[in-house]
Amino acid sequence: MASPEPTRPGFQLPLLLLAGFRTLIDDLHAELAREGHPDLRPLHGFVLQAVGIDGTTASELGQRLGISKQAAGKTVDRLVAVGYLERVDDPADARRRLVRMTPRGVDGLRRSAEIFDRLRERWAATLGQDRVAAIEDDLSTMAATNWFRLDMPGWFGG
Amino acid sequence: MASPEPTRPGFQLPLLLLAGFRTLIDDLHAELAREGHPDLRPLHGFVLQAVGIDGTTASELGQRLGISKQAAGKTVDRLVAVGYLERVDDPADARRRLVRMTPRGVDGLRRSAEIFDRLRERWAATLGQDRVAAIEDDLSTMAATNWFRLDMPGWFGG
DNA sequence: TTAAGATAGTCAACGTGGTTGACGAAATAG
DNA sequence: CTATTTCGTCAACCACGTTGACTATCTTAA
Repeated sequence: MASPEPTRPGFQLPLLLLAGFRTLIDDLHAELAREGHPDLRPLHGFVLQAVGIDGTTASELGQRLGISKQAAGKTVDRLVAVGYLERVDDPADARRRLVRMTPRGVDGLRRSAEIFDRLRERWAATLGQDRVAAIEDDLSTMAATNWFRLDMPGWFGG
Repeated sequence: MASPEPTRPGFQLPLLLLAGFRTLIDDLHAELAREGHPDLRPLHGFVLQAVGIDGTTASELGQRLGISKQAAGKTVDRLVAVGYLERVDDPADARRRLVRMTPRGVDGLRRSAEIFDRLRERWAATLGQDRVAAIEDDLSTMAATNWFRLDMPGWFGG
């Protein structure tokens, strides 16, 4: 049974995974822009997710995202500038500055989650629930390690 | 049949696609480094692919990659510096400077293609040929548009 | 043929995201 | 009380992207 169907060239698979990711993210941000969040960049949603409802610190954020605390701090600066995050002093530890979402940040994150759910439904409507679930299962199997590394620009370029 | 299995939250799908992409690219470059190409960055392989065996110009490269001609020119500069590309004058048009791969560039690209094929085989060995093909088919369906846009850092950040 | 327009490449300035190294201030451990 | 660790920040740097401006060259059309 020597390759009954001619196998696709291997380089297509990463390109397709990237294209899929990009399509979802582009669709997300097109919808977010429509819903009042035109400033949110692809990276920002992930940062908000990593900050979480409870807030965090720049150092911890860096660890969660897989980047340095300095890089995390700069990213927080930008999100503060556009009104999605704020810094507050930690009364219990004068070194720390808590990073937490503003109401606008919470709104953006909530909408992102809703939109992602709708986009997944759209995929399921075209491909079928089972096929989408299969993609998720298979990718979980093959890519379990890289679950939440967000140093995209530096990693890809670098 | 109202959702027989509880549907996964939609935000996981893009994360898994990204993790799959990243896993393949990381594995590729780990192997490339072993085979004598430790300088090649994730972006570079795609640039080499876009340059092709026949070579091209910075402007055309920019169009293929979905970035400006200036950005393409700068990327070419870096690939020239590490020995993967070279520039030659076009005898037929003094404005143009042909960009083409050096033998080292050709070697890197050839090895990349081979490694990607082996990685795909590895996925197929774990998931099954049909599942890998299904992923490719489904992503082709959903993400046909974003086939070869490589302005990753600028797109994701920016 | 010459003037006008389009195209190729480069330079400069800038923004975003990443890195490392150094440092002061504050908490913690001994 | 001192030594160490940790948190945040500053500074310098690199990779990659952008837009705008400019020269040189090719092409087109009056």
